[in-house]
Amino acid sequence: MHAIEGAGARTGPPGLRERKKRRTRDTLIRCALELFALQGYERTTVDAIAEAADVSPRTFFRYFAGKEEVAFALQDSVESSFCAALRERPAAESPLAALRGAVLTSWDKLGEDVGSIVPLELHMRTYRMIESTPALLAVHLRRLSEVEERLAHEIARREGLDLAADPRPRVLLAAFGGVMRVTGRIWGEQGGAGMTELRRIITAHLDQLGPALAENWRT
Amino acid sequence: MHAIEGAGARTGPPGLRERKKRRTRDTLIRCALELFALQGYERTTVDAIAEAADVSPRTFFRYFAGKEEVAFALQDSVESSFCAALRERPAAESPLAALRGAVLTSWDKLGEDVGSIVPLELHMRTYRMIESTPALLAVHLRRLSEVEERLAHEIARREGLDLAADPRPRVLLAAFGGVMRVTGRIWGEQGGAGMTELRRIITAHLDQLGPALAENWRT
DNA sequence: GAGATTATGGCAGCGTCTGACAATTGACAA
DNA sequence: TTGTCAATTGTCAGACGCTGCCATAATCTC
Repeated sequence: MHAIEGAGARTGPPGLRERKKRRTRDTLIRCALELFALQGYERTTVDAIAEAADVSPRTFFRYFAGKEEVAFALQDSVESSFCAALRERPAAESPLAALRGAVLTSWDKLGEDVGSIVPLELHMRTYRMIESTPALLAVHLRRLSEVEERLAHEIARREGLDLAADPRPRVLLAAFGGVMRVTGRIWGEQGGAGMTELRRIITAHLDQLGPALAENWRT
Repeated sequence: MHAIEGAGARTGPPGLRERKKRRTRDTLIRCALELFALQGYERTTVDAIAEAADVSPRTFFRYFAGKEEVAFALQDSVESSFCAALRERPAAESPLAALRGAVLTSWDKLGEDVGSIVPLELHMRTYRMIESTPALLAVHLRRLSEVEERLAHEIARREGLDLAADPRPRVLLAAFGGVMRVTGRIWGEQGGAGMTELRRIITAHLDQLGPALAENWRT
């Protein structure tokens, strides 16, 4: 099998081979993100990343499908933790309230998954880099739309609805995802703001979802 | 100047050179879209497009910044016609109603701009190709977010608001754009449906925007 | 028609990414 | 310990996207 594989259920000690692979992968991620932050995404070649991680360029492509993928390696953790947080929301909450709660709590536990591989500050720098690099922003938006689809399924499940018949879950996630995108963009634009500021922007924008759809804005 | 240039105000007869450039550009677009439809986007090389259009590969890149750009050449017309339609909506309409009206009317006048370069059926095939090709879908979403930003400015202007202070225009466009995306995806998935079906999906989903944000979905 | 502009073609080269093959390394059993 | 098998890795060659540079050919201006 290849370098990426799901950890089987009956794995006692990971074994030397597994540990080495994991270490190589983490090293590649760290070297890549550091180089990206240092000299930008486009001006960092795969050869440079491979050299910094002390592997051949060919090996890089055995761990990541492309240069883009390594930039999003940590976003994977963030997204799956968001999905997990939604599943754990109490069933009594309304769909929108559940989403709102999930995003706020998942931000809190973010440091645990990410911090073990890369300093948190570097991760946030990477996020701003994604937002400001056209090629990466495009991929980011596509990934977000995939997350939206997963979340729409979860909302439909919570409410006992059929996604094919009822458009509300997808419409809700379209609106919610849109707010998340705008939030991320505004947050990224204002330099090195921290988590607290991000929570403030998110809640403020979510609160405006209803008013924005109202007929008359002059009240 | 390069091949692409804004038509100056005082151009009487376009001149042979201008006509030739326009023809080359249209030919490149037509050849590219036909090849894309025939054998897919990724398996169509720039060399093949250039050969079909009877120009050198080097010339192709003088008309388009990349292979992606030619795939979106016609989307440009669609988007700008949408923006123009919004500007022409009566000021009395609510923001959401104006957006809804603009998208519906701009679909109607779509055939005029596009049809002169490429058969409308090919254009719709191209749209479905964009939706189903990951690399193109990513770029498509980024372009949509740029359109959203332009439309948010227009809405803010209509309502006499300051975009930096009032988040409602961006929130509205985030929700509206999200619905447009979901609509396009669903429409693309169900094969060769026509314009009528597309209008039906759009209006049905827009009507669900309010209900989707409601507290209780079981009514 | 002469000269200035501009589009085009050809070429060399960089960077991303892939397939094929050989060499190395870890896993496991005799 | 040693031999065997499988997995990981490095090397090489090459396709493809894209760009800079310069010479050529077409068009425009006078």
